[in-house]
This record gives sequence, structure tokens and C-alpha cells, in this order.
Amino acid sequence: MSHSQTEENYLKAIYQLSQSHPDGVTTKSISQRLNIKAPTVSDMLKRLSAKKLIRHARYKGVTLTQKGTKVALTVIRKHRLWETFLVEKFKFKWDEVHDIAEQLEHIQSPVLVNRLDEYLGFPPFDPHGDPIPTKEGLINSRYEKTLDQITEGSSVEIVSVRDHSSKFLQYLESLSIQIGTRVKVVRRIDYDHSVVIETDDQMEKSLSHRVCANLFVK
Amino acid sequence: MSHSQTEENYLKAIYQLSQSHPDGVTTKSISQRLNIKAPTVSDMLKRLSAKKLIRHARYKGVTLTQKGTKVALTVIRKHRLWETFLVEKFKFKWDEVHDIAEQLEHIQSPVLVNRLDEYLGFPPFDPHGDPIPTKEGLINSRYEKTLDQITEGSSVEIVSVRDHSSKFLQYLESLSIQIGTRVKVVRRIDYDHSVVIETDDQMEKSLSHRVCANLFVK
DNA sequence: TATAAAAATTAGTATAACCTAATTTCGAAG
DNA sequence: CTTCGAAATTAGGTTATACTAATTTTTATA
Ligand SMILES: [Mn+2]
Ligand SMILES: [Mn+2]
Ligand SMILES: [Mn+2]
Ligand SMILES: [Mn+2]
Repeated sequence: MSHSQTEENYLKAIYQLSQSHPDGVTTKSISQRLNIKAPTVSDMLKRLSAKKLIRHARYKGVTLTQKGTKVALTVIRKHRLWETFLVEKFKFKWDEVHDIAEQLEHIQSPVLVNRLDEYLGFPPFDPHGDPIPTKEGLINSRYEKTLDQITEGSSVEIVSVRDHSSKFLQYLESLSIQIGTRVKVVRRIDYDHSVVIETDDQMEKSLSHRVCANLFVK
Repeated sequence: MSHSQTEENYLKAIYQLSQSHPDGVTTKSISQRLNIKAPTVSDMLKRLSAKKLIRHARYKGVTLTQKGTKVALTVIRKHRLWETFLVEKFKFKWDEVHDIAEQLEHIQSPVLVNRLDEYLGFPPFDPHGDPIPTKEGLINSRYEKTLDQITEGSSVEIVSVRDHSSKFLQYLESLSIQIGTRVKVVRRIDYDHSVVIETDDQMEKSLSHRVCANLFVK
């Protein structure tokens, strides 16, 4: 039994939303994430439930079943492997690959995915620093801390980004910030929660709270 | 304006059928090729016609417009480039790539296709010997002659296969026949139109008429 | 605790892409 | 030139996936 692209997109969205809401994902949040109206989501949840891919009690949040989780992780695995492929082999920028990977993640061929993985040398992370689930469905947990939570004076490394939009990624490039960049928190501004950082090149830069909250660090 | 995968499949089928029926492709032939019932095809032809992708006079055959031809050639280009990629880079056998390429041919991203083309070194032919349309939509015409039309004593080279099925391609492998193989027609058997050939390795092999009709030569 | 706002669901509709059954049109054979 | 079988189309139905409007349920607030 295979699943439609639409179903896969719902499962992936539910998986990702459940990372911050393990006790149940709301219809509204899925609706916003996928840009689909709530009644349509309600409908789909009924179908996914009938297929035993999610658990759903009416008017309550949803959680993925083991079966649903496996599908979601497979889709995420493919998305991140393809993104890595596009950057490593086809010389795309990290802000150009997401939309293409949104399509490639639905290609059905387990053997293709594994050849891709092998061709790339079994990469543990994608170009945005996100962990790539293994063939067995294992995924490293992501670092939880974001740059806005770091105390003054500490030095940290950027390990991944929360926002994958071109806009954000291009802005980071203009600041010379990428995955692996070390930054020192020079000052935290109380007024607007912005942060002044210093990068390797000794330059001081000011980052808004919004930007910092989208940068995972270790 | 983009087209659905379904529409692309129809356009590709019409293009390929029109190679042997330039004056118009029938509803029935499309129906058989795509394994879809004739009324469904009729329906779709109306929609493709409304989009100016085909010309269609009721109860007459269809032809592609320039616009439709362009879409078809783009899909074929992607199909053949991906097949080449899978064989060259991922070490798939030539009989394993068609079904995966049927999916990959629908990925929408002109820049991806051109990077793929570049990555492969702008190959003129796919693993089955079929010509790959260029970015500009140009396609080499295929050799017309098949092995069953060759006179006794002549020596020819296999340039492409008509049938892309695993069954057929695997049978060819078992005979050590591939694209580029030179064969000499030793004898033509009148009784069943089968042909006895001799390959580089001095071995004599008997090929049925059906097999010969699926082997293009030069 | 009563009520209002928000969230979720149900009801009813649309479109793409499929189907079967019925009808129309074409083209070949007599 | 009529007639009949094949091909094509129309009619009417289904499913997946969307939508808006109406209704129900939950939750938050007074
Ligand atoms: Mn992405
Ligand atoms: Mn990513
Ligand atoms: Mn093919
Ligand atoms: Mn091919």
C-alpha cells in the first residue's frame, strides 16, 4: 500500500508539528502549516485515521501511529537527502533547494533512496543542519537551544536553522553566517531582545530576536 | 502555467504515437498506450484542446500544437536524462530505470534539468539508445531500420531498442546484446522470419522476428 | 458558572481524473 | 448507397482533495 503525495505531506507536517507539541497536534496548526482550510484538514484526518496512520479523537489533537511515523520519517529522509544531493553535487545554494526537494521527496523507490544515501556517503545532516533519518528510521534529536537563549559572553556554534525560507537564508549569507559558524554573544539588548554578536572576522553584528530564535546552537 | 502529471503523460503518449502516425493519433491508441478507458481519454482531449496543447476535431485524430510538442519534448528530455543519470551515476541496470524515470520526469524545475544535463556531460543518447532532446527542444531523429529488415551477410550496429520492458532488456543481456553491439546477419529464416546472427564473440544466435523488430540498427 | 470567542466538525459544492452504459458517428463491405 | 461494426463521444456516477457556510464543541473569560 502506497500513499498519495497529499497524504505524505500531511503526515510530514504532523510529524514536524508534533516535535513541539508531543501531546497532540491541532487541526488549526496543520491548516496553517499546509495552507489548507481547516475543514479540508478535518476531512483528511478522518481518512488518515481510517488508514491507521494517525490517532484522532474528535475535537482533540492528533498523534502519529508507529506506521504514520515511519512514513513521515521516510519522507523527511528523502527530502533531506535530496537537498544534500542538490547542494553537494549540483552546486545549488542552500536557499535554492527546498522547493525542488518538496517534489523529489515523493518519488517512490526504496532502492533509489538508498543509492542516493550511498552516493552521498551517508551524510548525517542536510545543508540546513537538520539530521537525516537513517534507512532504519532513526533520527538524531536536534539541538534545542536557540541563539536568543544564550547568556552574554558565551561562545556557541550555529548547528541548524529553524526557518528554511530563501529570505532568511539569504539574509544569513549577507551576514556571513552559515552552519558551523562560531559566534560570541557580546550583548543582549533588553529593550527589544535583540542580540549583538561577534563572528570569527571580529565584526560586531546586531541580530533581531526573531533571527536569533531561528538559529539553533550548541 | 504548469501542467498536471496526468496531462504530461497524455502529451508524451500523443507525441510518441504521432511518430508512427503523423496525420493524427486516435483516441483508442492513446487509451491502449496509457491503459485508460476511451471515454476518459475523450474527456482529457477536450481539456487539452481547450488549453491549446492539441488540435482535435471531434471524431478525428489529434495532433500536438507547437505548445504541446514543447511540453512533450521537455518531459521526454527529463525522462531520458534521469535514466542516463541512474545508470551512469547510481549504477542501475538499463532494465531497472524506466519506472523510476516515469516519476522523475514530472519534477518541475528547469534549472534542475539543465544542471542534470551538465552533470552528465550533455549526453546525446539515453541508456536505451534513444536521443535526448536538447534544452532548445531539438531531437535527433531515430534510425528507422530494424534488424529484421537487414539483408543476409550485412553487418550492423545495434543503436537502440523499441521495447523498454525489463523482460526484453534482460533477455538481450542474456544474449550479450547491448547498445553498440555489432551483429552480422548470417541467415534469414523464411519459415518464421527469424534471423541467425553472429556477434563479436563468434557465437551464432537465433533471434525471433519479434525480437529483431524491436532492435534499431545502423 | 454563564457566556462568548475560538476551534473543530458537518453540510454542501467544485474540479480533476477515473469508470460503465448508452448513444452517435464514421468508414468499410456488400 | 445502405447497413453494420468499430471508434468516439455523451451521460451519469465515483473518489480524492479542495473550498465556503453553518453548526457543534471546547476553552477562556467575565
Ligand atoms: Mn527543506
Ligand atoms: Mn533542509
Ligand atoms: Mn524509459
Ligand atoms: Mn529510455
